[in-house]
Amino acid sequence: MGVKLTKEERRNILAVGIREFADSGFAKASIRRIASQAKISTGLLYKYYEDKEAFFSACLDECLLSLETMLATIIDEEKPLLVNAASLIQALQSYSRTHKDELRLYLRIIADKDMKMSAIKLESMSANMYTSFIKKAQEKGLIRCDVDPSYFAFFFDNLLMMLHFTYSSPYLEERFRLFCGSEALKDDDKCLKELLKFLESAFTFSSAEIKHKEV
Amino acid sequence: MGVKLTKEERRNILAVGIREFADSGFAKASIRRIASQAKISTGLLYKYYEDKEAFFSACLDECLLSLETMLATIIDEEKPLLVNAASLIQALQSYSRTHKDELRLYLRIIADKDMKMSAIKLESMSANMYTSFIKKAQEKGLIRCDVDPSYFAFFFDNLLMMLHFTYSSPYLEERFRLFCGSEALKDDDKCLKELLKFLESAFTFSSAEIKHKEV
Amino acid sequence: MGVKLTKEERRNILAVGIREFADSGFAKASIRRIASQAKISTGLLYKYYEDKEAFFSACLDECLLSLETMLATIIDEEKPLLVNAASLIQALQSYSRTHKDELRLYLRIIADKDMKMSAIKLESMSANMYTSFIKKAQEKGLIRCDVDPSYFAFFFDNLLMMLHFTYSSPYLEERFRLFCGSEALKDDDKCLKELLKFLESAFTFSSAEIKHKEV
Amino acid sequence: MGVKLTKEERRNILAVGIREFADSGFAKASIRRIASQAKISTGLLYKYYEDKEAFFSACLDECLLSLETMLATIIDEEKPLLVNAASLIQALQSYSRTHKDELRLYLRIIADKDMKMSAIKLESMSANMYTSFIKKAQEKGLIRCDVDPSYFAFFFDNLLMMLHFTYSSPYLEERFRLFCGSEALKDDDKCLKELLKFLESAFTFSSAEIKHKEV
DNA sequence: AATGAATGAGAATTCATTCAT
DNA sequence: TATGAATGAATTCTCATTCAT
Repeated sequence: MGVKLTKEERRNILAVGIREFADSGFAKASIRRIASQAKISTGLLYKYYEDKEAFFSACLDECLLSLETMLATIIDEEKPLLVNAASLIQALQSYSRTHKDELRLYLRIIADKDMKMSAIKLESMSANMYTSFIKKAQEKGLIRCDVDPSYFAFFFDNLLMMLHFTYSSPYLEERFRLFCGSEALKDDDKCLKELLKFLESAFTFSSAEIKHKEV
Repeated sequence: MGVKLTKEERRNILAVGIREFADSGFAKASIRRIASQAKISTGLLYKYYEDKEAFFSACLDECLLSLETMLATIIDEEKPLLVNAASLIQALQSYSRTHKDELRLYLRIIADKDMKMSAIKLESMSANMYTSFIKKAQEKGLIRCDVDPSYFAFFFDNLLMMLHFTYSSPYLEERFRLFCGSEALKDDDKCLKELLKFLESAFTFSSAEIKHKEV
Repeated sequence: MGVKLTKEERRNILAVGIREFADSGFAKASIRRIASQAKISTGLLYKYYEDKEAFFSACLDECLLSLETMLATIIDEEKPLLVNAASLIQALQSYSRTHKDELRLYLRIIADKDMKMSAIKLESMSANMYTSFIKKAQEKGLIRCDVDPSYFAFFFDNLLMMLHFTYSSPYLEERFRLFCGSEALKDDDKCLKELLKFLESAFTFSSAEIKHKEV
Repeated sequence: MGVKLTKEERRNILAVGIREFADSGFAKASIRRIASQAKISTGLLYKYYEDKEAFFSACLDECLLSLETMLATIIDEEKPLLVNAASLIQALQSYSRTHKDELRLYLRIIADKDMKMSAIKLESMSANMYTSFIKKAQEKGLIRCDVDPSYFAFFFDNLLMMLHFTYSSPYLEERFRLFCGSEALKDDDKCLKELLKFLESAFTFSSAEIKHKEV
């Protein structure tokens, strides 16, 4: 007693909070339950965080920091888009297994009417990075030139995001099984390969070459 | 449950419920507020629905029915995939404008730990339809053969789903603007065209043709 | 169950509230304790009163109404000031015995930084009445003319008010005993007579008659 | 209790306490806030004062000491009652301006159910002094003889006390304005003169002289 | 069948008080 | 001696749910 919380303890409190918020949503999450699960008193939690809202924000920031850190180590601007995509997908698959709570929390923000702007920082990073990647590839003649790089970056990110969610939401897991078979969730490699194929052709085909085909 | 109430009255109650649940989330939504807005007594609402959960389910079913009805009128199995995709995207764009509440409600169940089985029916329908489409196209030699049709159906549906969500979540709206510019939400046509290009090449390219290219 | 509170029940709740607020002050008074003492649920109390503040206001209004009603029946504008004073003092003495809580509550408002303006209505009534009484008596030559009627009305009311408080505050009761003997509180008649003497000479002496006396 | 703290520090802590208690009342006053404003730790405050109640008592004693000291310097037993009254009223008026907090605190104990015995000492002093004054004046034939000196001392003190409170309670300030005009609080001299007139005649008239008059 | 008054458990939040350092 | 982190009971207030009418 009488010593400030260690970083370890603080982390633990946030982890418990993330789980509770992901499980129950902001409104139903109970600060008392969080405190008791983190083995501290409610009063102490209020020493460190002004109110429920502030604590929620802190949980959110923790999630985003964790995700951001992970992404930052993956991307290598020197390598081609699809190589980065492959790394991203793999990282994402393993990250999803261990950070389900964080990802479900992320999903909740999206469903909220009043968006938490703090979360948007992350997207901004991805948006710029992907778009500039695609532009460079277009300049080198590596991918089709008749597309708007920002839209393709957007679609690319959408696919990654859905993958993310798929690995974290029970509902989307079930949906994945419905589409790709009951073992789909266990075969990360298959998913990786098929998604790479999808992206590869999406990026490289020139619309001129297919204009007379019926698809 | 479900006795003696005209269809009109029932619809009205559900519409009020959908609005409240989408606005406030399950936990914060108030049954008393819903009853009073629907101009019935809380007691009566409990005569028709076991509890809050059951009423929420009924609201959800109403949403899904509405979405399903819309989709069913769009898809024409005789027409090629991309033509259907174009119709779907357009329908989705206009539906999103008028049914934001319903779509946000849909988003919420995805974030939930306990999946609502009723919602999964919808996905099943799409999964089978898209997969069979792609298979047929492969048989006709219209699209690349080295891909698993169910995965491609899955990625295709993922892209549509994200579009759906983008038009209904303030957070994702902002993200869309971040990627594609502040006017992106107003230019449905641009989005339609770019997404079609993305899909078109994703489906038609043969990996054999690119195996020596660096992307 | 299911029928609105009767007036009787409502009165009882307010009486319990008045007691609690008088005993503990606004901040320490407990709504839960009030509800339980009034044998209703806390929720029900909140059905009838928006919040603690609103309930406190209602209690206050009840007190003032009660006091006002009492005063209104006492005062007879046709009779001379001291006759009315005698009646007021007697009424006040007996009222104090049965309404200690209300009077203590009244004392609390006075101690508060943020005055409750609703209480001031009562004073306004007294102020005008007493002042006009004194003016009329001056015109008839019954009382000294070199005084400001509103100040004398004020001092008159101050004396009555202190009497009021003396009968309701344990502290002031003790102080009364200290001044006038341990039996003072039991001899209402003695107090009445002495106060009337005090008032009588206060009002009737002409300063001209004493200007050369040393008092 | 009460060890090792310079008088200066002690005074400061009590002054902070008096302000907080007068502002917020006993229940709402926060010991932590007091400690932090006095720039000591809460733990230390508890070293010197058993609990909140004990600290409140100490604040109260400080107030009373201050009031007592002031009164002691004013009263001169050699001078006549009304001269002392005049001095008292003036001292009180100026004291009220600079010690509002202390006076409001004093008002609070009066409203309390459980009388603080320490406060009663002060009254005892006044009671004896005023009563003996009046007795002496009666013996000298200076004031009417048909009155009980202790009751008249009591009424006299009541008037001073109400003046006291009037200058310290926002509620009573407003009441004063209601009776005597919006500028009443700014004209201390007028109030002094009118109150002296009131007291003067109250004390000097002989009831024998008015027995046939209608007042 | 329909009402809405009534319940009471549970929420967030605040502090007086303790006690390891 | 002095600190202030930690406690946890108590507060106000909100609803889902029940049930007498």
